[in-house]
Amino acid sequence: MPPSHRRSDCPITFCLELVGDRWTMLVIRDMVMFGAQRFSEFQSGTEGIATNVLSDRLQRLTEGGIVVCSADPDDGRRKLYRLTHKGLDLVPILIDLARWGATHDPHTGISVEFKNRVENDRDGVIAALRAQLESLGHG
Amino acid sequence: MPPSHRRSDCPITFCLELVGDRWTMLVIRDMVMFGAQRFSEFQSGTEGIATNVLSDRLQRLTEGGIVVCSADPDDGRRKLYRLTHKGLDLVPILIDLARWGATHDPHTGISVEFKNRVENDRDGVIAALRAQLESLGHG
DNA sequence: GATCATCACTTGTGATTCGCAAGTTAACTC
DNA sequence: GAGTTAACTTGCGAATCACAAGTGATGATC
Repeated sequence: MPPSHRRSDCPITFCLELVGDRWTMLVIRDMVMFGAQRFSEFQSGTEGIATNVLSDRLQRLTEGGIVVCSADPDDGRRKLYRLTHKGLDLVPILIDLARWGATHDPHTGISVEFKNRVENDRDGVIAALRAQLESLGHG
Repeated sequence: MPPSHRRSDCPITFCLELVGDRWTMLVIRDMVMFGAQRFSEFQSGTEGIATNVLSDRLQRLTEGGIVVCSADPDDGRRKLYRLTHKGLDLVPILIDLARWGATHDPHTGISVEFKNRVENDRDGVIAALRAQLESLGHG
């Protein structure tokens, strides 16, 4: 995801300048849906992001205030990446992406249960994910 | 937005493979928010998309069933691009992007009125935009 | 009805970014 | 202290991008 200059003052553009590429939202998905916090956990995701791209995205997300990076107290080699409040506010977008995909992809890998939960109780799903993530990381 | 092969069966990935780049959602924004239907209307948007990229995105959206292209009965040179039902289902995502941007961009260009409407009556805003677009185009 | 303008592209070119593989550095394990 | 693991960084060819210029069909003007 290329240059960081502002293209307009549109709020949609503002958002897309941070997360509007083919990888960034998948990194956030791994955090939100699978609890990923470490470099290697993002790397081993099903889509297989390249390490240089992952490194770039994590740095961008950090600079953009969506993620915070901290040292793992248990292992000095590790870093932990966690969502800020700003990052947690992206969860609704993530849920809507999932909802759209589940609706329009004939071969979706999503479970019927989760799809129904998202359809019937969107706000509840979002709140539950937020609560779960906030219990781990701090904003 | 590069290759069209499937990277996984994740519904989020499925969605991002169609709209997950820095331009596609802006094209859809121009349709939803500003009623754009013609090539030149997308081109003259504030961000200034290149014609080759715009051409590519419109083709992709058409192939993906998000947009339909038809000849303008009033002018044989023109083509009209309109959202399908599948495309209209992206409106919630667009609204959430706008909401996030309006919340987290200190210099957002969005009006306070619209921001409040989106905050307080998200579903109403979505329904109104859908209704307005459905009155023009057919799904 | 010949000329000019408009519309929706297409083509060419150089710069940027991507994907893949390999290397680096610091910190844990044994 | 030798080997392993984690988080990167570097190099490189391929793909994509932005920018500028052209193309061909249609419509408007004189």
